[in-house]
This record gives sequence, structure tokens and C-alpha cells, in this order.
Amino acid sequence: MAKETIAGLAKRLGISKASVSYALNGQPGVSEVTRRRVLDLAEELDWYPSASARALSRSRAGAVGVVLSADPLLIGTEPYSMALLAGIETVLAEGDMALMLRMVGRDPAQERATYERWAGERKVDGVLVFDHLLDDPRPALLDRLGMPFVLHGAPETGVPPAFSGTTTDHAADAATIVEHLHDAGHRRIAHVSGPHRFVHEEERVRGVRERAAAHGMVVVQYEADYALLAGHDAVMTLLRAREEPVTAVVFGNDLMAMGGLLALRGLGVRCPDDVAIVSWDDSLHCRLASPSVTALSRNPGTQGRVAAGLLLALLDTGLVQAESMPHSELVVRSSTAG
Amino acid sequence: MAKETIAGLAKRLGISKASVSYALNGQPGVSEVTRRRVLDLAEELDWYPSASARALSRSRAGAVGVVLSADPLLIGTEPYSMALLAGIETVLAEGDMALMLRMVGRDPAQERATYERWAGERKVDGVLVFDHLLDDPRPALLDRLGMPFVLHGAPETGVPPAFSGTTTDHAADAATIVEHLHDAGHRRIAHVSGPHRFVHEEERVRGVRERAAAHGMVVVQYEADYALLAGHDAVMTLLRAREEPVTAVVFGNDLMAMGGLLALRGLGVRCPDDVAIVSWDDSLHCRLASPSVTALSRNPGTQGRVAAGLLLALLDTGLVQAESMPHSELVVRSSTAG
DNA sequence: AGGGGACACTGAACCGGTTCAGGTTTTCCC
DNA sequence: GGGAAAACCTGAACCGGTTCAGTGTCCCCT
Repeated sequence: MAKETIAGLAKRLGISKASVSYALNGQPGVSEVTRRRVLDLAEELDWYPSASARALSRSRAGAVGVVLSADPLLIGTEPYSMALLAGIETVLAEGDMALMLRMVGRDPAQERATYERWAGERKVDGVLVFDHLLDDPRPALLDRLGMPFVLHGAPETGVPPAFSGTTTDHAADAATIVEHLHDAGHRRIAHVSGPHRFVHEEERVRGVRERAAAHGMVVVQYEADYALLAGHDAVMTLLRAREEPVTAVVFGNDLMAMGGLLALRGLGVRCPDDVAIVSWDDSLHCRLASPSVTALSRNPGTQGRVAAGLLLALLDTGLVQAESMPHSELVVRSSTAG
Repeated sequence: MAKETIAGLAKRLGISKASVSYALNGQPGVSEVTRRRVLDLAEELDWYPSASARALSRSRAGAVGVVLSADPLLIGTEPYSMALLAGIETVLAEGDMALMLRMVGRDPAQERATYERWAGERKVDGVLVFDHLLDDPRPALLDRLGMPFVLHGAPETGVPPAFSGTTTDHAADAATIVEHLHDAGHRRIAHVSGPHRFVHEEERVRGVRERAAAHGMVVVQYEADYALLAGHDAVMTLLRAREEPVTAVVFGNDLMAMGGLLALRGLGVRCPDDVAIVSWDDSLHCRLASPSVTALSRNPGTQGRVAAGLLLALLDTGLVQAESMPHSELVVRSSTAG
């Protein structure tokens, strides 16, 4: 089990290092018979080329980085990110790329520092970036660092796009939800969104407002932070403050929906009879809750696969492109069944 | 922004590559004055040493691997693994190690292939292994590959341990749970465990059986697979089959507990009045359920930190050690409040 | 004054691959 | 049969760090 090297293989076969390298990489310059001999020997010895040597000479790390910035408390409870990650990993593995993961709290400085480090050390070939922000500094930073990236959840911009990204039609999603509530007879609804610094939240807010306006519905906007407690507090505030209360609440993610549900329960407000609930993310939480919660299913796994695919394409061919996500589907459950 | 190298720094400063290297790595052989000049210049240029070059010459990848093997459906819903991962990442980041993540389905062959690849390519310096199995082939495999590893959830073996690992006193955990149920007046209980191929499940089964026997309680064992549906089916089977039914069910994880809860609801059996429920893992699911579910809190974050710490120690000093986990705590909630 | 050790520094080898320029051999065609 | 093109192969340079052996200086001590 002594460490074999390409020079070792070459000596055993009585040929040069160069030939071995060509043979292993499917490059022209070796006869078929030599190539077979090399491959067979490598197989027989369970030999793999050293990742770092290869990375050094190819100037390619063979890895893609992901920085997950989430509140420590939410980590693990956010099914969306995990499913996304799983989707990403599937595609990367197929493309022989490793996934380098870094978890930081919601701390932009640390995320930034991680990118700078990765770029400086050439430790990853590209990164996947989540949660596009208003005036997001990250695209400019990554450009400056010369680090290829794909922004998951980029805004739908002009053609050609300034950078690679996946786009989602949040207005359409908003319409789906609002229509559903309108059909169920709701005329006064609340929208408990995530922080408006996220571009997608801003688009959702606008989407909900516009579609509701088209139907003459009243919308109360409430900005929160995705946490369980925030959903809880939102409902407490919304239901206490208004003399004419809303009859439905749309939550920006499943956790807040759960918090809201708990608040309703605490207040003795029946769901869906008195107040209906919709979550903008589907997950096991929504399936398990009582009542089960109507939710927008956004297929995070597929989204991850698409985003990773874009990054690999960008790295291989330098092709910058924006791909739009398949439409989300509303899974209707008990929380709006009234 | 042209790629600087150590040779470039050396030329700018009019000294040799070697001196620059010594200065950067805190090695003796350079004067304080020179060291400062080097560090200042590196700082000024935002320069970092190339990870692959460093990895090649040091024969150290600077990364640790984790293979997450879970059913795709469960991915993201298993808060335990994610919290564990978060804990691991914290420690690795502090030790300047990257985390390389690979997700595979429950497919031992793929996990094995990943380790072989990582070892052959020297892509990671060590791995963290989860879920110790009966006759687990992985320790032997990793030993053969010369890949340092830490087994999270290793059995409590003799001194000195055969390999590094974290150990949990599952018998004590079992005792905590059984005592709680006994105190609440239960005399016939069921234990819906995960697959017995996991060592920790086997130990839990034995622990529950022994402690229950000590109190003259009856235990019905039921082996399941951690999935939501499995918990559901377990309850259906357990409550239908027995003419004298159990009054409490202990579930091996939170998902199955949720499934069981749904089954009770479907059967019109009240919880905790007719049947009490305990989950062996605490998570948001348990907090959110109605009724909220009594659960054993095992601090996955801490466990991850400890395991990662063991691995770093192993890599640094070669020290093989087993560390036992802090005791778990039972969080009593409504599901056993009757 | 001279011997010896500590210290600062350097050139060159090395880690294990990839790749280029050039050298041989084979093949093909007139 | 001879010349050109194609196919195969090789030595050496290179990627960007680390590290060893050795050179030169300076200082201290007897």
C-alpha cells in the first residue's frame, strides 16, 4: 500500500510519465493498447491520481463552495436549504466535483471573508450563492475576486444576464396563493414575509399586493425574520391590533407558518374556520401540522440541481446564463380547506 | 489582480522563496524584521498561499470528509444530522480545515467507494463516520486505506480503544425514559426502534428491556426504519393487534414519533390520555406537535463539536481516544403529561 | 586572536501530476 | 522505393508551495 505515483506506474510499464498521463485522461497521443495497459494497471493497484497534484498543475481545485449562512437555531430545521444542498450535491458528484461546505451565522462579514479566502487560496473553482439581497454586494465582490458563481434566486434581468443565476417567478407564485385564498372567499389577508432585504421577499410582497389589489382584497404586510417565534408574534400582533381582523395569513416560510399556527391555537382561534393559513414553502412540517398546512411546493431539490448544473456549465464553457425555475405548485391542505 | 506567488513576494522583497515561506508559517529561520515585512506585504496584496500547492508539498489536504447517507426523502427533515454537521463545521473552521460533504442514499457501496476515492486521491485528511453498524465494515476499510477517522457513536469498548470515537451511554438514556414512563404510571409500553443493524439501536433496545424488567413492566419491541410512515404503521399494528394495549410508545426518532402521533389521531386515540408518546430525539417537530412531544435532548451540536475535535486531535497528534458524550436530558412535554 | 555556536538567509530538490516541443516509428500514397 | 504525413512516445519544464543542506555573519567566550 505504498503510495504509488504516476512515475511509479510509468516505470512498471516501461513507458514515460507523459504517456501514462495521456492514457489516464483520455487524451490523444497514446495507442489503444498502451492506454489499456495503463488503465488496467491503475485498476489493479486501486490507484487514483493525487487530487492536490492534479489541482496544482491544472490550476483547478475540483471543488465547488457553498456558504450556508443561517441562524444557528434555524440550522437543520430549514428543510428548504437541505433539500437544495442535496440537489446540488447530486449534480456535482456526477460532474466529479467535490462540495466544500461552510456554515456561518447570519454574518455577511464571515461570508465575505470565506469567499476571499477561497479565491485567494484557489481552494474552490466556483461558488453557489443563495438569497439574493437588495444591493447585494456579493456579485461585485465575486467578480472582483475572479471567482465564478451562480446566484440562486437571481432577479429576472435583461438579456444577456450580467451573471449566471436561477430565477423564480415570484409574482406568479404570489398570484397562485392569492387566487386560492380569493376563491376560498377571503377578502382581508395578511402577508407575513421574510426580511425585505431579500430580493425574493420584495418581489413576493409586490406580487401579493398587486394580485390582491386586482381583486379588491385588503392586504396587511408584516415583515418578519423566518423564525418560529416571529410567525407567532406576527399573528398575535395582527389579530390583536385590528378591529376588523384578517381571515387568512400567508407566511414566508414553513417555520413561521408553524409559529403562526401555535399562536392561533394559543388564542383559541380556530384554523381554518376563523383564520386560514398558507406557507410559502412546503415541508414535512406542513404535512405534519394539525391542521395540515396548505403550502407552495417549490421543489428545492430540482432547484439545487439546476443551479449546480449552471455552475458546472459556467466552469466548463464560461457560458453565463440565467435559467428560470419550473413553476411552483400549491398543495392544498386542511389549513385553507374551510 | 494578477496571481501573486511566493516567488513574486520574494522578488519584491529581494529575499528568497524559502525565507518568505518560513516567515509566513511562523517557522524559525527569519528575523523578526523580515517576518514583519513579509506579513505586511502579504496583507497589503490580499495574498493567500495556494491551497493545492501547499497541499501537495505538505501532503496534507486541509480538508475533512463527511459522507451523509440518508434516504433522499428524509434529507433535510432530519434535524439531528444537520445540527451535528453545524457543530462539526464550527470546530473545523476554527482549525482551518475545510469540510467536504458527500450525500449518498442509503447505499453502503457508494459510501465505500467515496472513502476509497478520497483516500486514493488524498483529497481529505480524515473522515467522520456516523451510525455505527453491527459488524461495521467501515473501520476495517478505513484502516486498510490508511484514512484516519472518528466514529461518532462508537461502542464503549475497552481501554485503549481500537479507534477514535465518541460514545454515548444509551443504557442511561433508556433508563431515563423508562423511569419517566414508570413514574407516570405506565406498565405496558412499546419501543419502536430504528433498524437493529445500528449498534446504538441495539443498545437502546437492551437498555429499555432491562430497565423495564427491573420494574416488572412489559415492553413490546417493534423494529422500524426512522421514516414517518414507519412510525404510523407501528402504532397501527401495535394498537390493533393487542387485546391489552400498551399505554405508552417510545419512538427511536422524532419523525417516527410524529408518524405515531398522526396514527393515534387517525384512530381517535387520545394522547396522552390513552397513549403517551416519547421521542428519542428532540427537535422542532416535537416542540411544534400537538400535543407537544416529550423528547430526549441529545445536543447534536455539542456532539458534532466533540467528534470534530477528536478528529483534529487525531490528525495533529495521532492520538486515538474515545470520548463519552454528556448525558442527555429528557424534556417533558404534553405527550406524557397525563 | 581564534574557535565555536547561534542566527539569518539561500539555492536547489521535492511533492505528483500536466503539457509542450521535439524525436522516432509507422503508415500511406504516388 | 521514397517522401510526407500521421501516430506514438519521451524528456524536460512547469504549477506554487515546503524543506533540507549549506553558506556567510555576527557575537561570545577563553
